[in-house]
Amino acid sequence: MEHDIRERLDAFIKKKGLRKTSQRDEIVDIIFANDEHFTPDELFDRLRSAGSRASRATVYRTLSLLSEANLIHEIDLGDGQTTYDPNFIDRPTHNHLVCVDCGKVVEFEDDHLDLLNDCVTRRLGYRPVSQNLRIEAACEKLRNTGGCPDLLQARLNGKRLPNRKK
Amino acid sequence: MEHDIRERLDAFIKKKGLRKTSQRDEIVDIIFANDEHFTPDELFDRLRSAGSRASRATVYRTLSLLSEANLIHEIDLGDGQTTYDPNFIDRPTHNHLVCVDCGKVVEFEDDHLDLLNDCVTRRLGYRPVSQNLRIEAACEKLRNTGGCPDLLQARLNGKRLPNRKK
DNA sequence: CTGATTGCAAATGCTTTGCACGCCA
DNA sequence: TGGCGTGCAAAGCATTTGCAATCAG
Repeated sequence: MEHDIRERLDAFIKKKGLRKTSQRDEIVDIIFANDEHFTPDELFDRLRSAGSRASRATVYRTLSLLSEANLIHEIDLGDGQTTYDPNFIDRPTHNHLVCVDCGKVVEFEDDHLDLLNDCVTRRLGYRPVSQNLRIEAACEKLRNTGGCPDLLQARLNGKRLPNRKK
Repeated sequence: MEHDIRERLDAFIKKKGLRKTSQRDEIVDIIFANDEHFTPDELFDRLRSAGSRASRATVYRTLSLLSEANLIHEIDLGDGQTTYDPNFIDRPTHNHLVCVDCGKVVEFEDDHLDLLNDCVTRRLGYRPVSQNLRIEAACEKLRNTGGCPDLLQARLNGKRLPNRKK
């Protein structure tokens, strides 16, 4: 799988007349080492931890490149940060639900939703290109316990919560 | 209607122990003078044109206030700008479709979509709070003419188009 | 009076860019 | 060798904030 991604990147690079570099490889490897969303800054930290010397500028430039190549997607989690999602290769139409209390992100797919979006778009006289749905919601347990179970954990991690201002 | 909005603002201000000011009134008046989306900067320009002396800082502070009061909503049009929408009072669950060619924004409502979002959310074990859907699409005419009919107009207006980098 | 609000300018935070050097093809 | 890619530091931009003055209740 990761191998497949390297191939896709190489193909894109070749098609555009660009060049293969160690920084680009390192960045792709780190991104797809797991399926976590990330901000440019978080990615930069992961790179440093992994021993890569790639600069912030290169991180930003490479993220643009990978977006263009459709290997990652920019997503809007409502927290004012540019966040990237590496999971669109496996699930091209997935959406995101964000817990309003702890900021936990749940990915989900729904064929009915995809179909309905398609219909709505056509009815408006347009041809669908892409859809971006973010649901903000509170977990059921909140009603009983008065707090999202992941809330404390989120605070410890210093996560930015939705609805909080930049 | 506009009168109604002033009342809502006053109620919110009273409830929070805040104060009524001429700047806040001016800003609300300009925002709801039409139903257009706007960025903080565009709003600032409109204020200046209308003779208001409110500062940028006050514009930002008031936009936060109005968001909190639910009189306007921040929306994501995919162009990296913070955009505000004054139309959620009339249509609390509307969504946005953005033309990928000219950036034209179409607002639409769909009960099926709302219902489905609600179902999906509950199935995941959450209680719905809000939904944010943006559809990117190309108008049908594009296939024939090779260009969105509003494209030229958009370029003339210096609009930022979706997919274009900040 | 008292504290909320404003305007200004400085500070912030994220992202992009200019440039000289280095490296891939 | 040509020119794309990189790192660095500086520049850009949108937004926030500290502070003293002002104003509403």
